[in-house]
Amino acid sequence: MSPRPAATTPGRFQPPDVRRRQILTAVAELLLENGYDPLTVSRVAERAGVAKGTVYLYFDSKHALISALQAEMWERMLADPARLMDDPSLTWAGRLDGLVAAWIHDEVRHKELHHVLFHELGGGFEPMSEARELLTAMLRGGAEAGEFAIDDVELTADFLLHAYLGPCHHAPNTEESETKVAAGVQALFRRVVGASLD
Amino acid sequence: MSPRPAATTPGRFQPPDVRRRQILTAVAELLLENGYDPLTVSRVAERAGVAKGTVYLYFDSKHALISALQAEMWERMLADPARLMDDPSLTWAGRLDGLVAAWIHDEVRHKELHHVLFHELGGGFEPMSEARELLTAMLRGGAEAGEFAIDDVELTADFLLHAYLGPCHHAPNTEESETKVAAGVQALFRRVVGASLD
Amino acid sequence: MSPRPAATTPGRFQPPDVRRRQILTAVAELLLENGYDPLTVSRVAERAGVAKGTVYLYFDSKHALISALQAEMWERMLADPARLMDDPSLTWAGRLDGLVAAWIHDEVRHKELHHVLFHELGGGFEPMSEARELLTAMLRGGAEAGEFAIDDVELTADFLLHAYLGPCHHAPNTEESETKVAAGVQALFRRVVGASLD
Amino acid sequence: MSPRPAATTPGRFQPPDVRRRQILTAVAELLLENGYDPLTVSRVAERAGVAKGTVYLYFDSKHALISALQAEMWERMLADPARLMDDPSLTWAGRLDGLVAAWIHDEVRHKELHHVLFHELGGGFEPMSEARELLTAMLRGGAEAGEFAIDDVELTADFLLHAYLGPCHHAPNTEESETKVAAGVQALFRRVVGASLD
DNA sequence: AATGAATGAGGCTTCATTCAT
DNA sequence: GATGAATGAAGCCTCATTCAT
Repeated sequence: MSPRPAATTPGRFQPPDVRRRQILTAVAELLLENGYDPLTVSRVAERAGVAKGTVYLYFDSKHALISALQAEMWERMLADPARLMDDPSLTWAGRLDGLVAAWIHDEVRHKELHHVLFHELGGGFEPMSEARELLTAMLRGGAEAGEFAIDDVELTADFLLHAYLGPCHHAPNTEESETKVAAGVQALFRRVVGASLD
Repeated sequence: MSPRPAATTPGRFQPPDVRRRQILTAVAELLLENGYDPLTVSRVAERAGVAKGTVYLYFDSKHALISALQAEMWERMLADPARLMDDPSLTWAGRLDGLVAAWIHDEVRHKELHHVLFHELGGGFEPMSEARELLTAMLRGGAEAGEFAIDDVELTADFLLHAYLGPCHHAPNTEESETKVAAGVQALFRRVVGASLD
Repeated sequence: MSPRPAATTPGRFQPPDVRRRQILTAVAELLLENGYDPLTVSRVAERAGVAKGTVYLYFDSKHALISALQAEMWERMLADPARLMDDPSLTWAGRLDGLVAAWIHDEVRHKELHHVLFHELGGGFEPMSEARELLTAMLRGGAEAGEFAIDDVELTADFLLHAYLGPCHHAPNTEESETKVAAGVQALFRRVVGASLD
Repeated sequence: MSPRPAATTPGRFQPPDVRRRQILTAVAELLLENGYDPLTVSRVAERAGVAKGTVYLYFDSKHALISALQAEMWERMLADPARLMDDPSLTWAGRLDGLVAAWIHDEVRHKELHHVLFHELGGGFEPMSEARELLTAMLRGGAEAGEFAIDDVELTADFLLHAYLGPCHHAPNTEESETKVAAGVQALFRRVVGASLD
């Protein structure tokens, strides 16, 4: 009687990675729109265009949705910058500039999502120590090479690890503002590490 | 003024301000112990030693409990440091040092609660602009007085407003560590603002 | 606009034991009508005339509802018959008759509920060993007094503990049929324990 | 008749009866291991080594799986014992002994599965009336032949139909304990039916 | 014949809030 | 002012069943 949904209902039987992405995208969108509290699996499913049960085919629990997004963010923040350490053409200050540029690039684009994922939500902070290690390694390298003048590497790393976030908060998501913020923050980083002026 | 009536049944018929404090203390304790998620009005009432309904006599909603705590924290962070601006015996660098010392004092002691109140929980950030204004005023004052060399006051303020939090996170809640962190952060602040060495 | 429920909504603010009973009665009714599978906390609440949440004020979980009913049934089955052991005016055969009468009385009245509670549902069988102990004590007492001739007390107890249930299943819930079944089962019990004829 | 085709991929493209058996065996195993509640069609399929949809090719619903197992059990319990009625070399007491031996053999071996199938799960009891008829016929035959002294055949049949289950519950699944239980129960059955001593 | 991704109804439980006492 | 029993909306998750391939 009532017509069945057409055999080619858009989106049925997507490859697994496509479904996964649909769902994670839905989660990210909803987090950005409303924050964590009103996030429900029902709404995620609706936004992703799948049934509630389908979400659970791809993720073990609501929490797993968040964890997956967090993992992706850290991946983005750590993969590229880590290569800076191996580039012999760069000075230590150049590496630090590169790190700042990369992080600010990410943060300006995803600041609201970052905020929800790493502040509004607990947990998932283990990989932050990886970011801290990367920065620490850079500071120590520059100090040992005589490029930087740092009293306390650990404290300075903690300081910088938070500092760059501030200027990103008010920056609109445009290339121009990103460039401006990056330049400003790079300069401040250099001051903090006592980089010899160039 | 009027002597408080001796409490016959301990805790029953407390004056309003005492009840309010009991309840907020209970909220803070529970937030510190378990974070926001398991916080329920029932548990708050139980910890405060009052009935659930009583909580609603003093606060409009669960959210109002959080807001009240947030307000108190900002009050603590802003009241004393604001006086630094009016102390004529201080240099601008001295004022900045004082601000750092006060904020770190607060943060080291209450970092877990701060984390829950301002990160795990959204909202309540409006008063942060007050802190930002205070810091901005200090930077501008120092710059105009020739003590500081700052390119972009706004950006630098945002930078510093976040930076000092990092070193607090790993600092144990002892006077010794607080002193050490404060000294380190004050030094970094001076570098950032380009304070003339003393 | 819409009229509030009258202040004297029937049943609001019942004493705790009354509420408890309302809820357990609802559970028993629903179990009898439909068995365990379609039993839902929603339906229990509806039948009891309370809100779903109220059920959880009195019972920790759905399972606790069942356990409470089971406990009541065992209480009924064990409390009175235990007194038979202490009545010096009875022969051992008389005690056995009394036990059969009591259990059949219970079973005829509650056979459907018993079935659901003790068969359709697992668990809650620990108190059955109490019933077994009572029966075993009776058999051993009669045997030692020379009234019964029993080869294997344990096996005979297990045998009888199940046997009496069979005739109850087809018996309608009337006093007449109960009397008839009881008489028949008592006679069979006496045969099984080899009671000397009277 | 025709030789089965060698299975190239083990388990794929099995003849229908083999598939059916694989699935029912999986159901029985899972019921024994965990009882009914955690039984899901997914787990059945997994255990049977087929896809979920395949289960539905052989059985209409989850319930049909249970019914099929129940039918098999009744088949086992009724087929062989029915032949006892036609064996002219047996006395009625001998036939009753044979019935007890057969049922206890089955029950000791499968008591857990029986419990799940006939108690934890409702329904499927219609064939029990067949068992009841067989037993009733035996009692009536013995009574008419003057071997048994029974007051109420129906009631006695119901009594015995449940009685033999009790002693099986604690019996370990060994030949020795089965023999012992069978002997004990046979003796009690004879008492109940008032069999003339041999 | 076989697969397994997808569905969606429905279950249990929690908890902010109300209100009669 | 204080209480706490009662409410009921809403959330997370499971699983029998379907159907395009």
